Amino acid sequence: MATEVDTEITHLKNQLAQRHLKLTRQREIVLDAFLKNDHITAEALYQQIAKTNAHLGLATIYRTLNLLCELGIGQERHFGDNKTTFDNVLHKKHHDHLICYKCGKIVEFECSEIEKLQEEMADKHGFILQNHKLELYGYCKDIENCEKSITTPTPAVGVPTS
Amino acid sequence: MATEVDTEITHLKNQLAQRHLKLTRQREIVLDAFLKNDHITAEALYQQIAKTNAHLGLATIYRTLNLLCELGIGQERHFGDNKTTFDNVLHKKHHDHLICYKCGKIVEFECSEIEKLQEEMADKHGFILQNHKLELYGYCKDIENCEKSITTPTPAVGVPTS
DNA sequence: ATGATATTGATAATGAAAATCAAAGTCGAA
DNA sequence: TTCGACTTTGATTTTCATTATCAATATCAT
Repeated sequence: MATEVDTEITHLKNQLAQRHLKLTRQREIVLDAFLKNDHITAEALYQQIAKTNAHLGLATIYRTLNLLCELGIGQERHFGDNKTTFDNVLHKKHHDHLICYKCGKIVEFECSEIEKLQEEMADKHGFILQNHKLELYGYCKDIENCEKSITTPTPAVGVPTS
Repeated sequence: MATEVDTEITHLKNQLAQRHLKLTRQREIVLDAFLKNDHITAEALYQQIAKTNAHLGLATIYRTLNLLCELGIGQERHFGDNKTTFDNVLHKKHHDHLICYKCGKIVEFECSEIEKLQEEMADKHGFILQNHKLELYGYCKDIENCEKSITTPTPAVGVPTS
């Protein structure tokens, strides 16, 4: 069954082999859990994995997440709070984020036109584009379902007092 | 003379007054130094200010930079390394960044078409757009002037071993 | 000028992420 | 399959950027 994950495992295995690194049980577990979560922190992944696989060290989580980033499977994000979140970028196409300052909601979107313009800008400035991060910050129009702050709201940047 | 800075000081003063905050000598000094630098870290700003104004505490730098962000004068950035950099966004129009993985060079650019598409995307997803961050990562085409790594290179995300 | 309130500075505290290192696991070659 | 060189893990400590603390000081509306 788990074809999705198997594909990733194979990919990971190949990537590791290329670099003379080893496929360990821990790396499989972390990859598996990582693929099931979006914008997750190392600590949160640690907690989650701990439920079924006791004693997979936090250090290993950090190491593996960094490894996944180096292999192009994951990407680091900083959404205003002080914790780094990790995001799967391999099988989901380049996707960008909308973040609500008030309730912390994160919506993903894609825009091929923007992607295209990014390529143009990189080219124009003498860069070979490999990757990008686009984050749009603002507020939900639907105030009803927003008001209740989920997380500590990021201080509104560039927003006049009103 | 220093009209540029004076304008900012006035702006800052107004913003502070609105919030019942006070315009202190330290805040003026930090604002002044901040406006003369791009992508600067709190620590670097501290060092720089120390040359002419001894004993302006590091904590004050942090506090003031965070304040400037809240007032919409500055914006935090995370360019791969572990230090937060601060960026002036008030009088320079929204500008985005190209970052070279190898040499760490940062180039600023503007693209009104992208900005426009961003507005559209936000609107489409029920967001009122306030702000954005766009970072393009890649490599300099001009390898000659790139090779020498200035800073610790960020591990290449999403780049296959080649 | 005064006093209520905000700010500073020096330092300690916090906490996310990285470093350490002995013990254990992985995997290619024999 | 076994061996052994090499990598990884886990538990912990360490690092260090950023924040909190709090007494002393500065600001500003009145």
